[in-house]
Amino acid sequence: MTDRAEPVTLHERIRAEIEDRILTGAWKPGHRIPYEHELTAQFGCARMTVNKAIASLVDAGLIVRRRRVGSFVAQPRIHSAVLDIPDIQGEVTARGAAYGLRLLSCRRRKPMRNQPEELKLAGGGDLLAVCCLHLADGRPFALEDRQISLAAVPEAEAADFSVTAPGTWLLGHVPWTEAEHRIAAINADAETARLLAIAEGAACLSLERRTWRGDRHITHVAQLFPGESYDLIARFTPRGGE
Amino acid sequence: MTDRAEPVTLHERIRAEIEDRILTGAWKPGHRIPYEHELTAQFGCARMTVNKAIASLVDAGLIVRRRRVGSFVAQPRIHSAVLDIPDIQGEVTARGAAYGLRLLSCRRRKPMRNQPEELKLAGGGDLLAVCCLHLADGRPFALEDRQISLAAVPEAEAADFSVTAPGTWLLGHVPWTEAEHRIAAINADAETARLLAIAEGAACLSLERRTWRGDRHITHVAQLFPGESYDLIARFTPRGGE
DNA sequence: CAAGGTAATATGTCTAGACATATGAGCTGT
DNA sequence: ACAGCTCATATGTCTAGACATATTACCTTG
Repeated sequence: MTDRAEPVTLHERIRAEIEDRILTGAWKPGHRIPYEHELTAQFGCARMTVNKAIASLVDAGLIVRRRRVGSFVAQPRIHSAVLDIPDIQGEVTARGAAYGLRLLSCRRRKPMRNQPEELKLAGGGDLLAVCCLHLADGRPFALEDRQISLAAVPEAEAADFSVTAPGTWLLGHVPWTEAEHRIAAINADAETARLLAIAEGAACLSLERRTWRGDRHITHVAQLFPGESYDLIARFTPRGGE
Repeated sequence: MTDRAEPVTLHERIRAEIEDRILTGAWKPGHRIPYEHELTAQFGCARMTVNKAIASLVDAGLIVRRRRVGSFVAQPRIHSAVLDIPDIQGEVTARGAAYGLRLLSCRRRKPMRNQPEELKLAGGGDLLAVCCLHLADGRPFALEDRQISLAAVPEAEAADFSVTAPGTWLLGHVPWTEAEHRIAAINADAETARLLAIAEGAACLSLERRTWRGDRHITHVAQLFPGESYDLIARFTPRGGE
């Protein structure tokens, strides 16, 4: 997916090397990366060059720095400043409602051969398919159908999604670098209406999200919200084109 | 709105100064900003410091640089890399359909006193209220209801929105720095259904967007799309939090 | 006049230092 | 124990240069 530009300059190579260790998980959130003077020794360059590399990682939100202490791999952010879709649990509690979760199904399965999208997501391994219903004050808030690539996130199989919603769990465990949303409005069919406890034909907001870490596809989720009870808020600034 | 951090370091002040001239429109898209050596003379600092300031503006997409030639104020981007909502005309033609526009109404009016949002948008001046219908291959594609702040964009009053859609016109004339979207699903009421030529009660995607340039509110638009004919696509990377 | 070579120039990258500043660690005295 | 002080240290910012590179402008030659 993300075909980054080949690093040609020194600070780009340094940045790429550090970024790689973070994205592959070799350096986990909270890990202290080498000090600038260690990196200058390692790469045989001036401190400004290392500084430039790290500064761009700080800019990208992958690193946080503390004077006198060092530079650390950042905790994955719960909500992105770009698109304010925190996980649903956060969204519900932010509205002052009690969050509830009902796990409808959760099973490991093979990707369907005739679905190229699923095969790509699976990346040679199996998928974890999770269906759940999010509740706010006991009433249905969103219906979620998610596939997780076990090749990318093997730890997911051990997680208990009847306690922690898969989205919340993933946000806390896996840093992501890219996401794509597809948003549409649909009329609820009979099954959806029953699960969400709304009238058949009521407008629902459909949100599909695919998430990557580097060029590795992590998860694909389809969420359905009753239209009258949910607004997506997206706030952002224009960014340099790709 | 955007309360930027007060520039304390030199390169932040330089950046802020240049950014200001771009955002106020003093330096229009295409304008060549001073050479680095001119800025070093003006601010009495080293070239690296000026370079850092300009690099961050390049990063933000406000400046493009060409070797041997100079640095120029960037053309406002038609679509942001973050949220792929180009103007509707672009969207329609990208789908291979013929674009059409029907201006339903366009008038100058005072903001309503009991609407604090409108008063803020107007910023002491009047509003231009525009209603129009976007057509794809002659069929209704989106219904748009827009308010433009004439205090922020006085040139808008002279524009002919029966030829160019207000969104397209604004994108080409006004650089923006921040936008907020509110996305929801609603069932079409009788009037909406009639204008969009869909069944009453059909699911529609409602998109409200407010746009700022610096701390100046530019426009507020509410768009309605027939649910089955439109998907919003948002693709992005996580950014440093605010 | 057209093609090709050359010099001028603005940006791109990097260096080896400098001083400032925040902050953890350790020491000290009560 | 505890408050307060000093010191070491990693980052934050900046400098005054260097050489590289892309591109334009100009000049030369056929």
